[in-house]
Amino acid sequence: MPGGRVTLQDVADAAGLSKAATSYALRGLKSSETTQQRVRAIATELGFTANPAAQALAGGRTGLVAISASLRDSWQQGLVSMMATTLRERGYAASIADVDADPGLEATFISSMRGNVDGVIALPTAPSGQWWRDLDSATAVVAIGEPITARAESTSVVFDNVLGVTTALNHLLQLGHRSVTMFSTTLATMPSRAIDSLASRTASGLGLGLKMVTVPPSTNGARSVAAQLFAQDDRPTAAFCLSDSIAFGVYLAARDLKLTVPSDLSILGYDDNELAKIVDPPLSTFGWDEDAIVDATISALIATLEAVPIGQTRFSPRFIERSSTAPPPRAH
Amino acid sequence: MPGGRVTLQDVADAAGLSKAATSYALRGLKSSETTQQRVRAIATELGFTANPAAQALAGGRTGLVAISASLRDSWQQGLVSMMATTLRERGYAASIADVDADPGLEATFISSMRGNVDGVIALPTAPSGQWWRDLDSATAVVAIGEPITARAESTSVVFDNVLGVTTALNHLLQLGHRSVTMFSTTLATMPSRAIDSLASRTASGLGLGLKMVTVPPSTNGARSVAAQLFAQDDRPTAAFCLSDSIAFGVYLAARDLKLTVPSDLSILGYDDNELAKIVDPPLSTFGWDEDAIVDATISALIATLEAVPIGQTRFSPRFIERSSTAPPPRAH
DNA sequence: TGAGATTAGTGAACCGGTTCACTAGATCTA
DNA sequence: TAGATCTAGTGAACCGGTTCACTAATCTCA
Repeated sequence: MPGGRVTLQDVADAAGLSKAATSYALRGLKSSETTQQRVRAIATELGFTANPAAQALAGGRTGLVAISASLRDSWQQGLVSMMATTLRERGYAASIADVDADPGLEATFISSMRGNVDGVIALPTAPSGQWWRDLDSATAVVAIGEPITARAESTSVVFDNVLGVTTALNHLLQLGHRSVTMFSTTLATMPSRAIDSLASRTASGLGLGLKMVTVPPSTNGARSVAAQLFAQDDRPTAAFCLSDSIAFGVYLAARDLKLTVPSDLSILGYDDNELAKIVDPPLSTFGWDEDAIVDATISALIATLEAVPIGQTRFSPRFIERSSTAPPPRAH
Repeated sequence: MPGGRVTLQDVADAAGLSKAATSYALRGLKSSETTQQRVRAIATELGFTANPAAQALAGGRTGLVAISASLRDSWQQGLVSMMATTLRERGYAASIADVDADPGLEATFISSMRGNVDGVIALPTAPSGQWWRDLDSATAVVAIGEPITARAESTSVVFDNVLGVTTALNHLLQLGHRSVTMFSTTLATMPSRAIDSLASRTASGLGLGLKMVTVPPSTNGARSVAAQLFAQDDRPTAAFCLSDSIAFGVYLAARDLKLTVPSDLSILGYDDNELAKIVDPPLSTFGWDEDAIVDATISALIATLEAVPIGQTRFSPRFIERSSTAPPPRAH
């Protein structure tokens, strides 16, 4: 409700100092303890808050971090909101863009940010993306999920999806499954293209019949594709879904076809959605330590901002066994 | 990769104009068509993008809109990401804060924004909140879900929860239910306190035995409270949950106690979560036209920014009947 | 045709901070 | 005690746009 905004000059006047001295004092630079305390007291009393635009213009830093993600994916959504909170606690504001798994949008957004933010955190849409190409080298960049290899000064937080996939396939194999379909989508934590060759190599190494299917990134999309697939004669005995929402679609498809989970069909998810334990039967899936991931990401970003790039941090999923897998039905 | 940033001065030099003329031309002011096109062409060729900090400082507008919401609620989360996208299309960046249903956080965040953003969109945590008190009258404010009454120049997008509640209670009544428990939480679309008196009045008008229960805002929290409640002798024949995630918790509680939905217990949700149709049996709930809500919100905000406040827009939920309600079991 | 209105364009001031080059005084050191 | 070093503080320039007051040229219409 107070009329005009309180500026640094007002504080300086009240303190009987120059603008410069006041600025230094507020930041704990070039001034005695007593002065600093006095100036701070006056500033709070007057209700002074620095104008971020002026700070950005003069200081060359914006205090803004851009986050690019696909919020339709609930796992990413959760991560993003945690990161926004953590950033705020550390004195940064987050500008979040929903790029909706579209590499074009991602590139547009990120390049529109060049020079306007201190840092960029991206949950890349595609492993091959070159989205960081346009960025100033002054901008700190952290990629989550896919390493940036071509940019020496950058930092990545990578997920050990290889471990996840091999664990999943091994689990199914040991239950006796020999015919597995893997459902992936562009919106999953683990982009399909990255994982294809790996999975098929692993599978053939294990003597497992593996089919790969890409589905639309919605539960209903997955449902219809899966239903069509399961209606055929050679339907698999197990489905490994690269995100839990896909898995939910597969549950629906199974219900549509009157297949019982897990006795007729085993289902495995990925990312441990809040609802994974709620569906019937509770879904076995893979979970992450989101707190640690967020913490590592923000720490890496801030380290990079301070010109101490941190390199790579790696996280592994842990298998959460519930009740959606079982041995395959006896041969038909 | 290009070295320094391209400034307005560079464009002006290339065009043989003054900085002022260039600035006007780029914004389509005070200049001929031909000049405008020429300057724009040069600007794009040089890769010029205005420095937002400088624009904010000089122009008095920041191009930034703050959004305060509780992202743990998936319905709010969806709304927020849609709003962020729409804002971006309209030339604004969104700064999102997760206030996690905490009125204190909400107040802190919003007052920290004073003078630094052009507008604020809030999904208020509490109907009684005075969060907008600290804001400049120059800041455009749109409240979603709860009207701001004390601020003449502000705009609200309100939800007709009265209609939702009466529809729900009527539906249960007509099925024959006489004993209903209503589960609410601070994180629901419809804050509990606002609805309490209304609901009980409605219920008693209808001759319905209504009990109100407040549960923690997580599926698991709802589960344990509900399980305890249902274990008692006088358990209700129907549960009306003010958010779908609560309803999922009630499903779990029912399963824990070997109650069949809907024959032993009818369940009604609110907000039409993506998974409402996936649980078994599919959950009857209330849905909103999110696109229209987002559109109305952003339009209202932009109108307010242009000093044409729009007043109130009201949205009504639509009842989506699926299979989670049925007549109550015959008297025990 | 000539006074008044419009239009295109100019230079300088300004927004609110940060930083640089510099100074006066206090402290240290040989 | 003289000179070097350190500290707290100063004024001015600067970041990169926008806006204001003003000029010169063109247009309008009695």
